[in-house]
Amino acid sequence: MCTHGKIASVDEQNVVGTWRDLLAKHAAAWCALERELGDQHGLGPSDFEVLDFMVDQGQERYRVQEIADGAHLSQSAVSRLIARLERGGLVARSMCDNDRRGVFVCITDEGRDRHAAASPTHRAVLMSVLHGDA
Amino acid sequence: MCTHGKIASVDEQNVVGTWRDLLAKHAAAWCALERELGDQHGLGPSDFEVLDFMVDQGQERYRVQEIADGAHLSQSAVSRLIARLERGGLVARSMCDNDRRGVFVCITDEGRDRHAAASPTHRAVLMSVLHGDA
DNA sequence: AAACGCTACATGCGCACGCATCTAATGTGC
DNA sequence: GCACATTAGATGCGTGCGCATGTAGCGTTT
Repeated sequence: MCTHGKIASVDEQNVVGTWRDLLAKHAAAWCALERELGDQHGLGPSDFEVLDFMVDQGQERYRVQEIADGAHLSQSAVSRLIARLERGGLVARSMCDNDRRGVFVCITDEGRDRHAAASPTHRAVLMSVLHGDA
Repeated sequence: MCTHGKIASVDEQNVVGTWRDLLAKHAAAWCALERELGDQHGLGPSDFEVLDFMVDQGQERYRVQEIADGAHLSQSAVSRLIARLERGGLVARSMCDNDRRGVFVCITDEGRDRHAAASPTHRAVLMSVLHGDA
């Protein structure tokens, strides 16, 4: 019914449903990633996300804000996250000489290794979680 | 290439892409909801989610665990969230006499009003965020 | 070059969350 | 009825996050 008039209202209905579905999947997957990545590789989902972003982009160095945009995190969150990863030896911070305010972040070999090790787990979890639906 | 052999590997590729997309949408929408619902109605996304769940289900009373499942939150998170909402007069907790461990949670009229007021904002935000893509 | 604003990152702070645990109440076996 | 496991919800605790702010370096204007 109601095919006359604004069809947009139908969309409005569906957007909420879409959102609910998105929320459910996100919660399930995030929670599962937290568990599996944490237990098996000592990484949080955000940690992996940042490492994955760096590997995926293939650059040598990244600015903090670049990572923040890529990983859907605030600048401050990335600042601390990078500090944590650096403490764990997975990334390294280095000053850039032309702009001494800035910081270049690079993955270390150990970081690449950890990412490579965690990546199959990541895919497996997503496969199992995002395929139990319609 | 590689159409022979396991086709499942193609899926594995896409799952990660799907997940990235889901993450991006989730982050954008969640962040926008946080801002709009917070500023305009004094509600966090989780607050709204819980109220929305209660209104949507149409029951009189809810157990805490029921809400936790419906809102993708831990039991402890819901316990505190309900306490906050109760302080704000949006829900009420009442003992159930047959099982004195349990707690029944009900929305108040004020809670329904706030939900009704926030609901258009909620839909509007989702409309604008979840429609800026392919 | 001194003063001003701007930018990049770090940090203080408060908050919501999950995990583990606590408390109280309900069963269950004897 | 009395121990014991179980369940519902509250709470201690640690953590990661965003917002606001701090700090240091850059750029511009004069």
